[in-house]
Parts: sequence; C-alpha cells; structure tokens
Amino acid sequence: MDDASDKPVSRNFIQQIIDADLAAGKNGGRVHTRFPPEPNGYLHIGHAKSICLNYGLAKEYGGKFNLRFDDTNPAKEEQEYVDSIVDDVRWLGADWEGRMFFASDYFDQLHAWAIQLIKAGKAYVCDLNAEEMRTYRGTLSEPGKDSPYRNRSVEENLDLFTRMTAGEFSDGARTLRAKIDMASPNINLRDPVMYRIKRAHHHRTGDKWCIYPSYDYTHGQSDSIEGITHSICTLEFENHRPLYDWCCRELGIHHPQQIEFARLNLSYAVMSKRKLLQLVQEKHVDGWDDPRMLTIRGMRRRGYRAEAVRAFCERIGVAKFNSTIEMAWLEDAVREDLNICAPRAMAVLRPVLVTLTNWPAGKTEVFDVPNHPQNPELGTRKVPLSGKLFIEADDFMEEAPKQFFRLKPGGEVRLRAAGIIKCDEVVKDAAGAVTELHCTFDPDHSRKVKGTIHWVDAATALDAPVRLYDHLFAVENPDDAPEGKTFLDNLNPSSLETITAKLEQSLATAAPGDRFQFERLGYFYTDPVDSRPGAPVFNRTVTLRDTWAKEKGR
RNA sequence: UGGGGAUUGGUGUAACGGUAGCACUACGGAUUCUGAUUCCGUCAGUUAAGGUUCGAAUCCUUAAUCCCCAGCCA
Repeated sequence: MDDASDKPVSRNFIQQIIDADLAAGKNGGRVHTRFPPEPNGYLHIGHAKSICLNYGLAKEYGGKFNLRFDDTNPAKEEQEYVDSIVDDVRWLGADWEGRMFFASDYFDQLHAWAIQLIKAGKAYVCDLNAEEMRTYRGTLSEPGKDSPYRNRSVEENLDLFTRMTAGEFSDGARTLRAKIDMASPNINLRDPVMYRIKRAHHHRTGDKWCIYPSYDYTHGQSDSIEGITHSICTLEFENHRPLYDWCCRELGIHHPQQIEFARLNLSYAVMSKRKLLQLVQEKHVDGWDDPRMLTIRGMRRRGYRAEAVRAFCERIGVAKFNSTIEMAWLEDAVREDLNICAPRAMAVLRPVLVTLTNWPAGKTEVFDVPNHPQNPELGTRKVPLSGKLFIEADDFMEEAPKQFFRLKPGGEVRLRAAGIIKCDEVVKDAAGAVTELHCTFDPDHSRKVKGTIHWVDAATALDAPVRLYDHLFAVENPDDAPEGKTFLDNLNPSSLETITAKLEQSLATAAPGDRFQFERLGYFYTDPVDSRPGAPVFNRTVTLRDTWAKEKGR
C-alpha cells in the first residue's frame, strides 16, 4: 500500500465507487463523508466500524469528514449522549476539524423546504391518526389507499402547515406527508411522514418547535447542506434510498450518493442499542462503561487502545454481506497492539506459597528485570526476592503429565529472571489441599530448564483487586434463544470474577490508565475509576494466547 | 406474501471472461528465561442445477437459503 510494489491493492466496493466517481469528475473531485449518530445512546464497536470507514475514506482521498448528530426525535435524545459521543469519536481518533453539526441546525431550512414542496404540490397535511394511517398504508403484498386528505389545495395545506407549526393542533393530530405513491411496492414511498406534531423539549432547540421532521425528510437534506458527496449508511436504509433521492431531486439541491454497507456483528455479543440499553437498565452489567460491554466506553475501560480498535475495523473489511466476525479477531487485534507497547510485570492470580529452604535468613536480593523482552527502550525495573514467594497454583501439579513442564514434586522450574527452584516437599492441610511448597533455590541462570514461571516476592507483595472478564454471553449467537427465552438467558454467568491477586512491588505506583502485561497471564489495565494512589485496581483486558490450556482441553 | 439486498475455505475479504489470492483460526514445526511474541510450513472455498464460451466465482436461466421494509424511530 505504501511502497512501490505493483501488486494491486484490494479495494472494497465503496472505494471502487469513489474511484469511479473521481474518474468521472463527479463532485469536482471532492470526497466528503460524515458520521451521523442519533444521540440516543452510547457508541459501540459497530459505530466504530462506521466512524473508521467514513473518516478513513475522507483521509485516504484527501477529503473531509463531518460529525453530525441526527437529532430529529427529541423524545429520545439527550445532551448526555451528545457529550459521550463527541468524546468517544475523538478518542477513536477521527478528526472532524471543527465540522460538528446537528440536524437541528437545519430545522429552519427544512421547514422552508417543506413549504416549497407543499407549493409544488408534492406534500400535503394529513389528518389521519397513526392507526388510520397504518390501515391506509396497505401491507407488503397489497397496495395502500390514498388518504382522503391527499388532494387538499395548496392554500389549505399551507394554512394547515402554518397552524401545525404554530401549535394549534394536538400531538399526533396531523402530519405533513410527501405525496409520492400509495401503491408503490416500496412501502417507504407510500406518502411517508415528513413532519409530526410532538411537544417535546429538544436538547438544542428547546421549545421552539412543536413539530419535528422525520429521518427520511432530514437526512438527505442535511447531507446536502454540508456538501457530503458519499453518504454511507447501513444496509437497512437501502429501502430508503429512493426516498433520499426523491427529496434531493424534488428540492433540486446537491445530491449526495447514499451507499449502504453491512453493519458489524460479533460472536458472543449483542449490538443493538435497544439490547445494550436493556443490559444497562436492568443492571445485568455495571453501566455503559462496563468492561464487558462492547460500547466504546466499555472497551476503553477494559483497556483497549484506539489503535487496536482501528486495526480491527481495518481488518474486518467492508462489504454488503451480513457477516458475523469472530470475537477472537477483536481479541487478537488487542493483543497485537498491546504486545508492542505494554510493559511486562509479574502478578500471581491464585497464589501458592513457596518457601526457599536454602535461602539465607534475612537476605533480600533485588533483580533488574527488563520491562519488555523485545524492546529494551522500555527499560528495567527492580524486583526483590526474600526467601518466600507466591507462584500460580496452576504452575504446580502433584501428579503431572509428561508434557507439563512447570513445577512438580522433585522437579525443577525457572523463576523468571531470578533462578531455578526445585520442589522438595509438598505441604498440605487436613483436607489434603496444597498449602505450601518447600523448594531449594539455585541462582545459576545458565542451565537449561524446560519451564519458566512467574512469581511474586511474598514479603513485598501487594494485594490488589483484579477483575477477570470473559465474554458477556455464553453462546456465539445470544439472539438464538429457545422458545420463551431471550438473549438475557444466554448471559455468561461467569463473565466477571473479581479476585485479590499478589502483585510485584513495582505495580504499587501504577497510575490509572496504565497498561501492563502480567507475564504469562494477559494484559491488564489500571482501572481509572476505582484505583487509588498506591492501591490500584486492575481489569484484565485480554488473556494471552495459551496453547497449554488448549492442550489440556484435549 | 409485494419490493429491496446478499451468498467465495471454519471466519472475514479479494479476484470485475483468462493460474481462485490474502488475513485470522485450526494443524505441524523452529526459536524463546513468558507454553507469550517471532519465524516457517500444512489443511481447507466459488449455494445448487442447467446454459453461453476455447475458457465462467464473474455473463444468462431456474432454484435454494439468509437479511431488510408494513413507526408520526433512526
């Protein structure tokens, strides 16, 4: 992509469309995209795909990218959501260069255009209520019937629309409708609603309006006003494109091209705003930023970096096929990113005490340990050892299979960066559970030993809460629930486990937002909300690949 | 049901009438003071059936399956 190789770079279907438009001289060679969220919820990874797509295209073609809020329904929209969206889009790294707009910025213009359409005989005020309108609309297989109000005169429509605007009628009493075709096989064209009466306080326009334009009547014109060239949206709007085109055409304004792509689906996750909201409201998760949520805020708090999310969005591609990406892809992208930048440290999640029987009493040795095996620039840190230490319970097996090359009775294993220990004695409690291991320590580093394990010095260990996260859902497709069950029945009961871990001393100064690889375990994020100075709390971002666990599973 | 889309290895995604490629997974191996990382290799695919063509994932026909639309939501 960046070198002079003559290998053809593969282009997705949207890039191909833009290439063709540019070749044909469309839009004077401009490329201008936008991300148009409705401020009625928090952004999730599906939105990240759209943001990366739109922003990426603008950047690639030297064009522009706008952030525009589609705020035409005051009943659902709130400033809180606007703020969070702005913050999340910025975090992701998309730069709108000051072009942040609101559909509500265009309400006056939209209203003027509505009058223009009424005058042109293309719109009329309809007195049908919601239920009647549904009846008149027909069904998928039967055409609709014309509204009895369809042929009102321009003067009457103008008068009625003016009075609608002035607040003379009650909510839902009348609508302004586009006069298109009640017999159209595309239901969206059966005289769709342009304006509805709705007395609701708007987060930006306050109580100025009691009528609000519909999405269909707003979106294309908003794009048009902003000079958008390629209006990229998801597949479910494909059926709306004729209406999008109708608005721009009838108004005779700049006509952006709507292009639809398949929204993102991920295994072990749900993506619909409604379901995410339900998870939060019914407290199946701990808020929008619960690290198990695939909201941008959740991923942030989990410890994902924007780089990883972007790399993921790049990798999954763009197409019109409704696909489901494996969760492992996301996790891989996160590992790949963190592997490069996360300093290493040692922590023991499920400790077993080890006493070094030949350790000189009172002695403490301090090792200088590299923070990254492949990147010396990350420096070193001091790690003490003083005769008693913790190792991971999983790293000891009393009756170990041959392939197990960690610690076993009579066996040897390397203590990372310190030396080699040999297990001489296993101490058990009355119930037969292992409580302590007696080992001898050999400081000789040069010998080859098959296994290397992590450890934490007992004398200086720091106890800290660590949250171990797993998929929020136990099954690949949470929506696939049996009769009478819902996606909630597919929640993974062990998606969160909080433990108290033993951490190496250096971690006491971890700052909120710091990321580490706890060697052989995974990547961990210093929780920015719950951590206190000297008392960090860690969230497991993602585990390391574990081929041993896989082996065991066989 | 009328209409609109879609279908390429396990998962994604290219190939636009001329050798089905790439990535991830899986599997095997090498390196390794993280069973991590890194490196090498292997398996594996055009929804089906016809047709056009010297040649079809690509064009035509028929069929199958999946998704979207009957909000005064977006």
